Amino acid sequence: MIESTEDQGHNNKILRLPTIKRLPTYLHILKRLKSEGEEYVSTTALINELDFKPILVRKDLVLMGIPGKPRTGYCLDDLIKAIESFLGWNKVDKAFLVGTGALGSALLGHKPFEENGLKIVAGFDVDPARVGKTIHGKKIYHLSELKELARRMDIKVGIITVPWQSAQEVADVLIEAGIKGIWNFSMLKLKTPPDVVCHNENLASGLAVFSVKLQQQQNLI
Amino acid sequence: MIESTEDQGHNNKILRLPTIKRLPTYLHILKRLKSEGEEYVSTTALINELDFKPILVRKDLVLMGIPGKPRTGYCLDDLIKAIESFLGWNKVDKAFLVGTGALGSALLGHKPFEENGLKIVAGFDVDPARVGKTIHGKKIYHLSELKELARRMDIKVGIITVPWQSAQEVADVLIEAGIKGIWNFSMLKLKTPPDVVCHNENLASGLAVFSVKLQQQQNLI
DNA sequence: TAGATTGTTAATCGATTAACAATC
DNA sequence: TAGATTGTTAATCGATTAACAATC
Repeated sequence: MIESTEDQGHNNKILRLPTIKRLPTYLHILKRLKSEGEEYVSTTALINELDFKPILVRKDLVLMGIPGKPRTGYCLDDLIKAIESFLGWNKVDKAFLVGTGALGSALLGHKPFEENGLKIVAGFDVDPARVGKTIHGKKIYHLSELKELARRMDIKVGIITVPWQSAQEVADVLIEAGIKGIWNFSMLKLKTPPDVVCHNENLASGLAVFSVKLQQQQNLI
Repeated sequence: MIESTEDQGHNNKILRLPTIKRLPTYLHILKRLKSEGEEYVSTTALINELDFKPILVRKDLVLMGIPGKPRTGYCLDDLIKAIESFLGWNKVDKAFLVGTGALGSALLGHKPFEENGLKIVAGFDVDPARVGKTIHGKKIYHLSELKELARRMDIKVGIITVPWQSAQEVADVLIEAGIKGIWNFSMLKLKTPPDVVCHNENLASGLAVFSVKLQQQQNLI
């Protein structure tokens, strides 16, 4: 037991990106099965709704740290709880969103975020035509009010949905306001201090893959 | 030269997902540099705006099939054209979008798609409150009109932004209408015939990675 | 010429897949 | 018991990184 694996259940959360990205898909199916009255689920049942290889699913589930029973599979409730806890989706993070254009507005009203531990409590913009309005039930404030509101509401997470030209500027405001995690939907790589986590989302990547697939198909005709 | 590489320029488009996902990021920076008056770009200049390793960028660019000059780098115009052509972003695909909720509305107004060869020409829904309206300048029709319109406008691409419960139903309508490529934003894995390309986008995956990063950071405090 | 950069070939790393023993 | 399923250990595969020769 030298340099042991220090695995205290599922709480060590070794970052394995491919697995983490697949977890929401599993979770979605598990919840569906539960709502259909199932109590146990096997990997073979899971992959019916999926196109992953069974062994891949099993490897992923092992990381959740809950034991499966041969012949029956995993207890649905336990597995759901384990995944939610692994992802931190059992606790709620309150977040501010900056940039209420098409994409920002969508995220303000995107139910799955709220159901999965990310509660966007307010939007921010600099456009006077938007400030003061309400989008999907969320009030829009002027960016200049962000710092004060973040402190008062103890907000630690920010979402950036502004064009790349103003993304760094917005990030600086968020950092200055004490935000510790930024989900960045702009195309700009942000400069952030080491104590601020920054995750870049890239919708264009998805379009790129889709475009190439479309082309390949068209070339076959 | 047995079993030769059959590389006719960049037109073979070997599907290398990680590279394809990085291309839009390169493209974005290249266009910026061009607008700033640059004519040539080296990988070292590119990675200033990025956090990839230089060798990774070089490997990716080699796949674009255009030669770089030692000491100067790549001709910006050539590189931009090569990437756009690789991705098929130099030609326009017209698309229909089904499901005009928060996410669907956002995509209807998402400029970057239109700038990158995916022109959403109309939206569809079954909600009478939405049919007939205009979102971001795009007319919303009833789903029952899709088939007829698709044939008339020769639409071959569909985007699904409905809840998972109705996703398969919508996919069936699209397939029936002769659509050959589906970009699926729902959580359901769609059943499609082999001649229809389907690409699944999963916003929840991004949230999952972000959530885990947030947690890891909070655990450090 | 010296030095920066490209592009190729080899080495490493990490993720997926396969094989199989353990278990109910 | 027989058979399905878990979970571990080893093998394969593919992507990233390193090393280095070629080039301007």
